[in-house]
Amino acid sequence: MSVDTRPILPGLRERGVDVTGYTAYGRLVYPVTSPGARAISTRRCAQMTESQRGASRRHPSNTSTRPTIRDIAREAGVSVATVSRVTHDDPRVISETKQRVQRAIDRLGYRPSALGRALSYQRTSTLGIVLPGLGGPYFAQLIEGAESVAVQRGVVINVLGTHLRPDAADAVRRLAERTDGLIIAGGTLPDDELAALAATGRVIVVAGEVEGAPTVVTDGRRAAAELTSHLADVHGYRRMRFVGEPDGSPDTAWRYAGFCDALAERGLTEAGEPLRLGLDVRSGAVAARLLHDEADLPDALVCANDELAIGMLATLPGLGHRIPADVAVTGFDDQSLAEIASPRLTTVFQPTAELGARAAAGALGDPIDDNTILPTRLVVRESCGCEPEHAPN
Amino acid sequence: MSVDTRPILPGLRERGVDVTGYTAYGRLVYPVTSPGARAISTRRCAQMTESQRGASRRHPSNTSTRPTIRDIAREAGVSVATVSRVTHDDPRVISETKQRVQRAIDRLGYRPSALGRALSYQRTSTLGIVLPGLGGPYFAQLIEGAESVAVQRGVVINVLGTHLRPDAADAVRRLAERTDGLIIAGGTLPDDELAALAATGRVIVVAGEVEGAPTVVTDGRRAAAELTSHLADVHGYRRMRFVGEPDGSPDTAWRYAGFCDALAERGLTEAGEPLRLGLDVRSGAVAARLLHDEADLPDALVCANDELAIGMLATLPGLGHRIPADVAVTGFDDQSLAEIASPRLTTVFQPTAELGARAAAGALGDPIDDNTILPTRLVVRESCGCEPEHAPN
DNA sequence: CTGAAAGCGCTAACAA
DNA sequence: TTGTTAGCGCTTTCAG
Repeated sequence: MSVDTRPILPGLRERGVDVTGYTAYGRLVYPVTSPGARAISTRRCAQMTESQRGASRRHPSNTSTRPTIRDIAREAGVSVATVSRVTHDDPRVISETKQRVQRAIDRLGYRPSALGRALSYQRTSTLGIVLPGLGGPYFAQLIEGAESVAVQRGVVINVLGTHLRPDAADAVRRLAERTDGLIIAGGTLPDDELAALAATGRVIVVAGEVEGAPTVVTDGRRAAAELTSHLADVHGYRRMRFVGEPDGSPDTAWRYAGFCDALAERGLTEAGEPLRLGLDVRSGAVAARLLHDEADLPDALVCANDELAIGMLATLPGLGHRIPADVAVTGFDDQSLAEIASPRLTTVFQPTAELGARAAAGALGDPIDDNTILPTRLVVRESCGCEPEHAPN
Repeated sequence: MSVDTRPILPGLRERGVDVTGYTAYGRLVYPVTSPGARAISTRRCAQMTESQRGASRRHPSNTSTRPTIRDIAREAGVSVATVSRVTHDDPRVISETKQRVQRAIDRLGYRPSALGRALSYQRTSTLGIVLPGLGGPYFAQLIEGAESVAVQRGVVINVLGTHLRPDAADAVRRLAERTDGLIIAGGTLPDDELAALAATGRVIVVAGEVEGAPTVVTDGRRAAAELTSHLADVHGYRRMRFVGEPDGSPDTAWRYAGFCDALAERGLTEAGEPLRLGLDVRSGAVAARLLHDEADLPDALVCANDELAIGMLATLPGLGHRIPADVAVTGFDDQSLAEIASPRLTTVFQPTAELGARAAAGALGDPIDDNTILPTRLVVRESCGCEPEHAPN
């Protein structure tokens, strides 16, 4: 029961890598190959005396192999074909034998191997989802939407976060092999890799674009322009700045483009370069500190998503800047948090789960348009400077 | 290019379910079976005239079947065994034939089927991770840690979020079937299901406990007690409240227990019931509003994790409560965000990625103790009321 | 109504 | 050095 302090993760901290930190969208946080990595377990092994080996403290590896269809057949005194029929509720098998087989199944605790089935069916009943990272509500919702259609089809979902993997493209290819369809989020793979993959099979791209595969998106550009227009026309803000990395993902690129559109339309210029950071709460907080240090806050900050905006809400006030009195802040996506934080967040609603659901249906073989565009909606609340509609706070 | 507004997600919104909202830890957000679910695609199909069917706008389903080892063998004029040897870099095959085979492989774009291999090897080279939800940095880090050892072993990771699935236990069983090992987070499965699964094979439980499987944890109870003691002894807070659902996960339960320990030790009582909410930023914001409405803030809020604390930071100031002047707030986990938000968060460091790495190694067959306890560390910053050590802000 | 057998893609003895 | 063949667990004709 003593506390174990020996790290198995190869000295990330020592190398200046922030092990604690999580980057939702962009950076790689661990080394590809590390010679020291296996060391601990082998060393630990070597240290053990023969008597300790396999002793009580070590957990026994369960070697009991699962029963196969043949075991059941033998046990029930029937052929494997009959067992297979029983597991498929085939009406042809007479109820007497069915009973017998079922009992054998229960007794031995048999469950058909997914692997065997997949090989035979030539279908894995698995849907792959490729995302940049796994943090944050946006991707969680996307997955949720996909799950909702997957469960109905008896399909399981495999999620792959590419930014957790140095060998992203290869990992995706391997995933593709194990799945019947693939949903790939924009910004996960280089364009050429994406295109190659798209050509290869049943893939749907969400929040991105590619030649050769259907896409499911929202018109972030238009929406961002609308949002920015509100800031300019209703509130008269002139000095606005974008928070997010336009080169990081198509979604962010579109939103930035819309932001620029609205400015240009009014002869305005950006109050500064985009704050090129990730898409997580942390990046919002970092941006807030950066801005604070610059000591020249713009009128309004247009964040690439709600999480960035939340990061600002959790940082700017503590630094002495009131929102929206000193600086307006807007988000994007309308996560449920947006209407709960204070001030409530002005943002753009986007049917994220629906994106996932559509993509899933398409990836699973439903007919789907080459380019599905889902609607967005400007959601004006208080963080832009508008009055609370009613209600206390 | 017209915007498509027909929902495929079965009228969640209409039924009062918040489609936008994401619950990281606890609630189920979509229906199990919904009769209307398939409707849209079939309807859409039916609406189409014969001429539209398969027309330009619809994406062609790629039917080109991948080449198998036999195709390569034929193409190269060798046996499948030789092809297999080439794909395994078997030194026995003479370089001349190797070349020939390799050319065939390249020409046909052959990649060995993971399925076929798995069946033959009796090993899937896949590690399963079962988590409650996929949002938030904590789980992302856990996965990251696991990935770091997985990549080194050429193993892919399969993540399953149980709270996205109504049929959690079954989904886990299915996952177990497709993987060589399983990491299961505490709070994902009912105890009995967990125990049953633990008995079945190679599973490691992280941040939880179970009879029959090794666990990897931190001593959250001790850490929480230490944190709470700091609040009481250094700052003299008397009225403290816990934010989090102790029944939601073992981790939270431990932390709550430690909180209570420290109070009891000093003859203090809780300033109120725990605020039983989820573990995400949103829940923190909700808690903040709840507290604000109660109009009687405690001295200090001990949050079950950093995300809850961040939710408070993003809400309380806007509601007129200064942190820590009016109320102290502490987190747990020491996500990187904690030292960036303002005020900087007092919290407890926990080697989350390391937890994942250890668990992964164990699940993949490395010898592992029945109970691995990783160290934590109290991280005192400003949100508890301590002075900033140095540095501006 | 049930069984035998071929086959899904691959690996690994065992032979040659 | 290469080929033949028997599985791995399951499904599915085709006979009976």
